[in-house]
Amino acid sequence: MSETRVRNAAAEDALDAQIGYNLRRASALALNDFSVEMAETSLRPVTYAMLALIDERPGVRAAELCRLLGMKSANMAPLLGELEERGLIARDDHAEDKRVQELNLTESAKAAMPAWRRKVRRHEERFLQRLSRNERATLLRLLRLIWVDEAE
Amino acid sequence: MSETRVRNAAAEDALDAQIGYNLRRASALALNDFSVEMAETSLRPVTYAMLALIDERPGVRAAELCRLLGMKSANMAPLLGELEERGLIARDDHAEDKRVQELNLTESAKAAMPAWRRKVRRHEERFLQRLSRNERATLLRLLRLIWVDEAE
DNA sequence: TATTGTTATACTCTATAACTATA
DNA sequence: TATAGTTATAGAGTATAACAATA
Repeated sequence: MSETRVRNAAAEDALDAQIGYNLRRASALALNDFSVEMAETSLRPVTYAMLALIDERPGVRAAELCRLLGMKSANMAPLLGELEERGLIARDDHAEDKRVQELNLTESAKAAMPAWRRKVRRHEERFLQRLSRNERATLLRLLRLIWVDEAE
Repeated sequence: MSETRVRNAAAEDALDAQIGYNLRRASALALNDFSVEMAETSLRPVTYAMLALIDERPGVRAAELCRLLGMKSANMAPLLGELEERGLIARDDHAEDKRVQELNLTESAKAAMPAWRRKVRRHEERFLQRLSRNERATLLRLLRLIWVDEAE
């Protein structure tokens, strides 16, 4: 059996050589590490992402948040309810279009956000410790080539 | 406001600059594309990964398969049952240790595997179309730096 | 005592469909 | 008709705990 074959599969077809599989494993590890670092905040990756984006785009519409995060509004609704109940966001009525909700962080969430961002930075530092600064920049660029829509 | 800031967050802390977030988005896109390509085979990423590894390591123990795929045996058990019912794998008794199951592909699965691997290659080709050959190799290396245990 | 494998169960994420209100 | 948002529900992935059989 040649070196270019992994048992029964050509090396290029081996599971370990598949980028999709390695994306899933790396993502699972990152998810896990995130929940360890953020446990005390009761924020999950999705809820943190929502807060971070609302922080970066005050007044963003719920539908726009769905689009930006690649979520269905049916799945977003209960999460917005959760964040509102916890006093982290406000759903404000749009002036002209009564269908629209404008999302904003509460003062309490605004105050907490810098510390949460620092925690996330520590989490990234930990699960990326084997990558150099340059490698991290490269990885970021390549990941965005995969999923970011060219049209945007 | 300086160019180095994304609204309220320093650029390095912006959601879009987080590798964990981008891993999750890229992985979700890959998952989605996988299920489109593999729909007619009724194989999901997990079940395909199990078959591919059993193909690459005939006779692998169930516990070893769990370890290699990062799964809990409690979650593996029903999937092995599914694959056995579909006539794709056999769970053979170990000669010396009666607790152990040795996993093998059936003849029918062995015959189908090359076509399934080709379909997965097409899927990878599609969701990675914006990455060059070199970039794909780099991405693979960086992803494995994140999740593959140094001890192995 | 530890390991292999199973069952039961709960939680999160995601997908679809049906719905209300508004444009 | 189309869009914004909600509710209900089902499927898949993953986590823990309790268990039986074997080492």
